[in-house]
Amino acid sequence: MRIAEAALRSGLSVDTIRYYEKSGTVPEIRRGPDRQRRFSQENIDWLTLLYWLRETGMPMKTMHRFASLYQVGDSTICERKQVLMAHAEHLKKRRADLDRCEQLLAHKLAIYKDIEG
Amino acid sequence: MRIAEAALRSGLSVDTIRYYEKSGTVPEIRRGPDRQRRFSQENIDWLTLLYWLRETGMPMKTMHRFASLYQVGDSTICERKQVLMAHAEHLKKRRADLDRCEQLLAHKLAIYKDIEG
DNA sequence: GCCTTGACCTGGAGTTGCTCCAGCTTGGTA
DNA sequence: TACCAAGCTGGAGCAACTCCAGGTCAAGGC
Repeated sequence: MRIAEAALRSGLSVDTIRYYEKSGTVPEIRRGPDRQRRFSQENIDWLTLLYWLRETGMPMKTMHRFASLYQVGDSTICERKQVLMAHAEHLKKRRADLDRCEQLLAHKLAIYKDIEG
Repeated sequence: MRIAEAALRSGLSVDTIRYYEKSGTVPEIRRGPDRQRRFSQENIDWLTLLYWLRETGMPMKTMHRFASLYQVGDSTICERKQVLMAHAEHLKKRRADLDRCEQLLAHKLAIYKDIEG
């Protein structure tokens, strides 16, 4: 699979995929005889995970660390688990933020209603 | 009130407050005879709103537009309402993203459990 | 056989939204 | 009067993309 399809499937843009590869956040993307990238299903799964981690606020540094651990092998599973669990905690915080903002918006909108009469 | 306290109350950093003022995203912050900023309660409310809008992903451009509308006066309330309602919609999308990511994390963590035995 | 087209490549500049820093002013305390 | 904390400005630095110029390569049309 080529980069255009990889982008469609993972949710990332073509440029972002190249950027992630360059910065070492994606393990081993093979190249064809034409020097162009060929994505395996494993690559797509990885990129998709990165997409969601990034979308929900994980910093590049952490993603990079996670990728390094992945490349070492099974001996790092415990550490990787900790990274993901920490991110799950982070999601809770984000959800609370959304709740808080939603309340604030409802409050503001109610005020506007009063002014308009 | 001075900038340090304004930062504490709004959630923004001192630098970010200055940055927002410079880029025209905060209406009229008064200055004392020492040329230092003095924040009114209205300022704090505004900065707090900005904090939550930004925290939940509203781009600077939109916040800036919202600020411009605010400075025109009550005649723009309808438009401002639309900005906030659009953002409320955006919050729903974010919540769906969090759900999706949470599922993915749960799935990955389950796989790790299997590997570890 | 040559030309065009389209997908991909690289290196590097540009953008957004902060964040940090040097060097200066000012008001309050010892 | 000397010093210190808190604030000021302009500008550099940074994260995470995003866009662009200029080039390669394979396939299809004439």
